[in-house]
Amino acid sequence: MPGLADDLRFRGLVHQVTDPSLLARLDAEHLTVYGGFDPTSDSLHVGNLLQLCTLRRLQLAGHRPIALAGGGTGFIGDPGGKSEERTLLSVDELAANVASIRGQLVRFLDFEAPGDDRALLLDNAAWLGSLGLVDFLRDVGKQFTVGQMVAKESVRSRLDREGQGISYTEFSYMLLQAYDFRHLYDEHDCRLQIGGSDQWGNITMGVDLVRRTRQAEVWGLTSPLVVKADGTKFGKTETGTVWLDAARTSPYALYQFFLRSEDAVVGSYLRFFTFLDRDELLGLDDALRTHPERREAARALARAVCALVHGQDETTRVERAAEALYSGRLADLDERSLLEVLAEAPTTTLARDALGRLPLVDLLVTAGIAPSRTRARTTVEQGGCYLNDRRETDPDRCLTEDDVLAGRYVVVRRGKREYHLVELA
RNA sequence: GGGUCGGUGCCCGAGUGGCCAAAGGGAGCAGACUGUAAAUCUGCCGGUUCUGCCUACGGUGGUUCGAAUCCACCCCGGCCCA
Repeated sequence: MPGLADDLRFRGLVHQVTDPSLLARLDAEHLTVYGGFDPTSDSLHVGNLLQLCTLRRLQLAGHRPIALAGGGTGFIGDPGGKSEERTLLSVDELAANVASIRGQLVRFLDFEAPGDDRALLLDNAAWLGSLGLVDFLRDVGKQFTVGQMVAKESVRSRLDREGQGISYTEFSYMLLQAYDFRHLYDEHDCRLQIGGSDQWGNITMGVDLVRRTRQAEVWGLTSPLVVKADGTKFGKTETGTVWLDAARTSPYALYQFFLRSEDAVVGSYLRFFTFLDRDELLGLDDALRTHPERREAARALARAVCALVHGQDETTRVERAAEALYSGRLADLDERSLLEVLAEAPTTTLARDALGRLPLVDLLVTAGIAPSRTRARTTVEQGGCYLNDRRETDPDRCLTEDDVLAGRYVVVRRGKREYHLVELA
């Protein structure tokens, strides 16, 4: 445990704490800590990464982490961060999501550890589901005034926004989260809740509730919001959310996502999402400063995160593929290497008689590379379409025998890095 | 329940009878420059069998030669009142 506080501070993971004594305490005594996850999907995404890593850090330092799936609160929806009222999910959907997320958490937390640092996975549906409204209002609702609830940033932002409102349901969310904290305190002696800075308001509600109704001191710790260099939300790309589920976001795509991080944020991402030690981090800072074009820091980041999420073997594979794509002549690769390199790329199978009669525009559409023929056409005309790494600017040109690699493959690329493999049956 | 303001393309937001597939901004896509970075610049940015046609301005119906724009009803939201 000693050194944990320093490490958290060095990494810039401490945004706010409910009490300054907490950090010293983290170094001195064993605590049970919880962080919540919204099961609004069946997979976690890179937006959950910081929370996951922080819990892992705490566990590695000897504390017991509790990953709390919000099967019950997910039923309600957290007003924070959301610009509008959330669509409610069904019980079945939520339960299925929680089950699926379970499988991802084991990569970060050790649920088998023998000691008091063994991680727990709980679902608040277990206790919120059977919570009676009247009891809840008497017991919890009574502890808070509407004034302080309305004053919370998460509520304020929704109220201030013209054309938006907040339903009573979402307004109640913070009380449920407070209840969670107290429940975990009662049942598991959980005394710390961590979360993103947007969770501050919810966390302090829990701290207050435990203090008032249990006369006990518990704490909250928030991490800074992870943002991109331009200050916008981290974790979304043009294509959408970057998932931790390999079926949704390929390991290759995940690796590339981190590899392409802006210089301005690599340093902090390395601190947030990797378990490299202080010297390694400072070394990478230095590498970035003196030889940015080598992109050592970004590579280390991509490698570390990919390995954490998908394992070392996948990472090695993915790195080899990236190397081949960005350095080599595709046409020189033999079939095996070609497939290896493009294993992560979307693949489309085409009938062989397409040769000579399938115009580029249609190829792009059938392969799902372009959303419509119009878009396909402009992409090609603007010089954004490549066949086997050679630019093609005639949208009506047809595939020919000469375009075929290794007897049956055509590599179609859109833009700088959007690869697709077309296979002739 | 009453009053009032509003619901426009991925988002924000102009438009208030024809010149509107709809200004402007953002996002996105492509290109140039680079380091698979950032910034900057350029082009594109509903669909299509493309000087046309189809779909689109909350929904339905109506007025009109013609509607995102006018009318009626309905649905949804904000604010104020009860």
